[in-house]
Amino acid sequence: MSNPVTEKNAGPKPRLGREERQQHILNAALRCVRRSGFHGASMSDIAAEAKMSVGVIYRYFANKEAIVEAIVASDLAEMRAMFAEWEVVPDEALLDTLLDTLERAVEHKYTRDNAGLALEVLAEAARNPRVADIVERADAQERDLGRSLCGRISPGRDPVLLAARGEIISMIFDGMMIRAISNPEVDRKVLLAALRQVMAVLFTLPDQPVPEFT
Amino acid sequence: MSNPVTEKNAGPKPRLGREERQQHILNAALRCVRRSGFHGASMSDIAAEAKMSVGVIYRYFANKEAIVEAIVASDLAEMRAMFAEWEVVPDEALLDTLLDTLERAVEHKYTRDNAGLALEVLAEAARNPRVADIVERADAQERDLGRSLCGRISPGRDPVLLAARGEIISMIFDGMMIRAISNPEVDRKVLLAALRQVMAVLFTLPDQPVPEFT
Amino acid sequence: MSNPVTEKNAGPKPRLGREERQQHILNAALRCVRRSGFHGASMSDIAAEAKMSVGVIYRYFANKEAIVEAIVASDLAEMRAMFAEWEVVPDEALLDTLLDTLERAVEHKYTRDNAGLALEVLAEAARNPRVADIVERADAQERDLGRSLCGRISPGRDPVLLAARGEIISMIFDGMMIRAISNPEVDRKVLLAALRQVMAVLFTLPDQPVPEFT
Amino acid sequence: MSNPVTEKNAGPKPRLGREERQQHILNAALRCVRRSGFHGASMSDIAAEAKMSVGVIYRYFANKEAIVEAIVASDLAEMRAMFAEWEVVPDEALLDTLLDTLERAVEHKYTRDNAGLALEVLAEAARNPRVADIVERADAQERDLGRSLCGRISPGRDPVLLAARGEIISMIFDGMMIRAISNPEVDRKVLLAALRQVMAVLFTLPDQPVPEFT
DNA sequence: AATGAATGAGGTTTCATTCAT
DNA sequence: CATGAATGAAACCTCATTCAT
Repeated sequence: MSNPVTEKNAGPKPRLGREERQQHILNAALRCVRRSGFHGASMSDIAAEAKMSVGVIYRYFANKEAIVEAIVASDLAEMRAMFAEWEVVPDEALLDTLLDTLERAVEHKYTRDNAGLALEVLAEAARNPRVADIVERADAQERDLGRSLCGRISPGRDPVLLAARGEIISMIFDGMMIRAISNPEVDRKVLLAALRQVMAVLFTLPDQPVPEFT
Repeated sequence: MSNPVTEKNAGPKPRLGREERQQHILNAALRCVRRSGFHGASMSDIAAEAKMSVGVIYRYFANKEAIVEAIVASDLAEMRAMFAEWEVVPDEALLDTLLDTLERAVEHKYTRDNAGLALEVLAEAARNPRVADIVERADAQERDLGRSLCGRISPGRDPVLLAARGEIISMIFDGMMIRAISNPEVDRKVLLAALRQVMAVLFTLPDQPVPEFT
Repeated sequence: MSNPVTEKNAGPKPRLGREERQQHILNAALRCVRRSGFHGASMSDIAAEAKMSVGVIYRYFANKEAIVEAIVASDLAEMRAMFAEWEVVPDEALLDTLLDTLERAVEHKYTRDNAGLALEVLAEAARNPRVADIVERADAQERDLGRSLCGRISPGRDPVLLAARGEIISMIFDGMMIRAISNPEVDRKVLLAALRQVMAVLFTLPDQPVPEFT
Repeated sequence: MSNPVTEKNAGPKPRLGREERQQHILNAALRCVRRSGFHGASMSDIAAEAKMSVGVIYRYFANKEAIVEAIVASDLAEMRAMFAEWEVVPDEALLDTLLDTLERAVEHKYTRDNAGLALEVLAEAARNPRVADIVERADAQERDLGRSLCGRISPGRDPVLLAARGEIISMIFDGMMIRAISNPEVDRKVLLAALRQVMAVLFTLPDQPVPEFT
């Protein structure tokens, strides 16, 4: 019943390890912040959501800033998780899988609370160097994953141009969150179809820019 | 020189007109918001930045919300100004002009201060219905302008698909601001070239999605 | 056209004398205070109501406290004015006149704004000695008028008992204002009839308390 | 002695119960309000008077309005308590008891602090609808009690006229508080005697208004 | 003399953080 | 170790009063 490894003696109840506890708090905080934003989510809210006392949260996080940073990191990790799924898809199914994933992406990014949280994180990153650092590192990781993915889809192409193409694809995915705020009533069905077409083109466009547009 | 007829009493000294004063406060507020975000910028901060007392700000803005809304509106107006320039470009030069404009767009959106403010505005819009309203209205106007522009570039196409295509183009432009935060060190030269190519394709892609991706 | 007595030279426009000006401000203040109470009526409100600038008010009243005191005095003066009217009524018509006046009194005291103002004055008097002094002096004057009135209605009665009877009549009139707040929906027609009967009795009750109630 | 079953965690120390704490704050607020009125009593004043920090008050009352309402309610409850005592008095002793109660009433209402607070409450009720509601409800209850009392003293009389008579009696009692402020030096001995006589008459006056005054 | 823009203290309220139990 | 009551700084906003024009 108890965990004999972490438990030295018959001490009462570190029922959950430190990590689990942190994660539990983080999840509660994440729900609060998604609901009300960083400033709207008070420590009391988070404590209530986690069904804990305020005080105990301070045993796991130095202060609210630390929670914010953890949320930022975890929100970004969520994105990376998607990439990870693709690692196991066989090469020939990759393009199709990726296009199918578009639907999930649209659904996720067009959810107001998700977009709101991400934008809040990014706005914070624009002025808080520590948050900026977290965001930039996470994005660098995502780009690495993206590069290896692109290498599998169409090998042997100019990595510089591929990186640029990747940036543009990222713009589209990131831009969705802004569109979700600016134009929430858009017809997602039609949008999805158009996105499928455009994405397919972006992945198959020849390396060399067509001469007349350079 | 004074007009004793229309001048009822000893007209005092609005040394600066009401508009100038409002603008002065708005500029101060803008600097504060860029520095600390909407929530981080306190009325005292703004007053100090404007070298005024707190109270006087309330003679020019009903409350902080009004300042926020004014900042939001002014930031969005800046965007729309760009579209307006295009209205006077002759039809045949339009596509080229548009592609050339990409350079200015990239320069503008990849400026951290601009991107940061815009993201702050959008994050606020995600939680604050009144700000959301302003943002949505502004975007609706931009879409109208975009539609008329597209109609001039390639007339007679399915308006529904055109709208979807426009959304994707908006994603790219909006997404730039997020990329500016997530990956500020990107090589803008290469990026610009790639964007030119992709944009050209987006504007010339046939209406009907390529069959195999539908 | 101009008043050569108060006007030393051809100075421009003390259109109204100091007293008139004070009165004008006081009337405006009275309206504001009746509407919103002492704390609810700001100096700006009063200035706007008087169609004057804030600054000029301070030439006629040292501060808001002074206006409050003037209002208190003027509100009490209004009461005394009613008594003054009765001075000219012939003796034999006095009782009837008095009873008829009941209707006006009920109407006035059951007007919420009037009652509210008076109660605010009295509450203020309960803790502000200067206001208390004004109120007590005014009441002393009213009692004097009342005494002389009673002497005319039923002469030759014990002045001590008469004073007590007068106090009770005052309680009824003053109490109306409290009833106006506590039970504003009362049927005033029926109430008036009952008041008439009771007042008549109060004025005609024999001096000596009926033995069994002493 | 502690119950480890119902006691989930290390139950901390509410050294004073929630009720006691609320009462403590209420008492402090009461002293402040008596001293400076509802508007004059600031939350800081109350906190200082209660020897607490400002913040803690908000754990016991939602806002200042709630404190005001609690004071109002408690002041009115005190009044109603008097009526309740009479419920147990046997019918035949009722009139005498009531007349004897006059002495206590005079003593209570002529105490400046009591009168001041009641007037403050009423003045507030004149402007603040929620306070007005509390006051009106309390008065409605008092009238109910009064009605049943009157029914016991003199049964079978016209309830409409009885209500009107009751209003007048209320005016006298309520009016005392105003007299306490306007004429605090009155001879209470003589006043009490006169009140006894008048009250007795009011309770025994025939239903039909005397013809000549109708 | 009159104006009304400016001041800034002070009001109510919130909330991150601490600490006695 | 957990608790959550207490703290108090700081946020937004109002308004009596002053004073340059």
